[in-house]
Amino acid sequence: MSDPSAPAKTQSSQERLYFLLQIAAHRLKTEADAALVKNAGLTTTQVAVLNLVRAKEPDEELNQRTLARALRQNESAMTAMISRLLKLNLIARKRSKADKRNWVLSLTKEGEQALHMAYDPFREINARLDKLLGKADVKKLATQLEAIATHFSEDDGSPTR
Amino acid sequence: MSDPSAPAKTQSSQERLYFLLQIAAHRLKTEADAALVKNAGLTTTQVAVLNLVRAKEPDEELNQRTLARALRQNESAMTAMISRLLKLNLIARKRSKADKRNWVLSLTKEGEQALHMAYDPFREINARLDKLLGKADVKKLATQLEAIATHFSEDDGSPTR
DNA sequence: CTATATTACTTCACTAGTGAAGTAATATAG
DNA sequence: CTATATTACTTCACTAGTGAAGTAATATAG
Repeated sequence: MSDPSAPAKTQSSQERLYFLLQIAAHRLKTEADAALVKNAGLTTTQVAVLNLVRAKEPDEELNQRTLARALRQNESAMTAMISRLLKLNLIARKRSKADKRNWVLSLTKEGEQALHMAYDPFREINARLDKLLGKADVKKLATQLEAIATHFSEDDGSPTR
Repeated sequence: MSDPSAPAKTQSSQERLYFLLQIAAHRLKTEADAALVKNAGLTTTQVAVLNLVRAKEPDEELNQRTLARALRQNESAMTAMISRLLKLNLIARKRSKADKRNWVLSLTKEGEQALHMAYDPFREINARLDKLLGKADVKKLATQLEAIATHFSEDDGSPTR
């Protein structure tokens, strides 16, 4: 107020992309969650986890830390998430023989079934996005979002490993 | 497994854009929150709310419902958010004279100050996004995200009002 | 081999959201 | 004007995340 050149409106537009991304992600998540809970009794976050567990090689020992990294989350988030999935009987886990600190995760039959019922709602959401933005733009958008996720992570493209 | 034509990989890529958007939004939020809490003692969500309260016309009576709609959130989220901001003394509210159901929200001096300290971290994040994607792409991305937020809202472009 | 560091996971206090059900205050219909 | 509907907000139980601090199990250094 004391500075007549204060770029109040410019400032807000400077912050726009960030908030736009948050709001878009939030709305999409809320709508997808509602559809998914109705159709498959799952949330989108649970689907993300189940998908990763399902995607592993049969002999692969998938543990919580790997999962947390794939989802760019803290390990404590996995402790909570997995405990909810265990309670819902969608996932099973046993201690690794090779390293007793690791939990080895796998899908239960119920988990597999629930995941199957989740495909249709996701396809519908994706169809809406395709229609809204166009196939080409969706592809580009995917690349850009991937770049953002990588750039804004600690364990990103760092030369570790 | 029983269907040899089952498009397992296609399916995941069908779901990709959704998860990519969630992960990108989440990483960006986590990084921005950490920087902001350190510099201004605020979270990005709190900044979003304070910004809207600040942006109102001086004589405008901004209430929680309007705020909730602008952020595409449930009103109960505002009840919780506002009560945290009140406790932090960043915001003040009084009952509207015109309609005793409404709370009239305004920034405190502390709120104004905290908001100011939040500008730099946001500018930095935005600069990183600009550099990563390029100015032109950022602009297009903003338009696309806005379209997504509008499309995936109940009170979107409906002919009400 | 031992002391020490690292890894995989957990617990805790906290923020931030949803949706259903409820309470006053105001608007609207007959 | 009254009964009824709507509006603005609240409360509750729940999901989903963070980051700090802690505990075993394993790896590594001297």
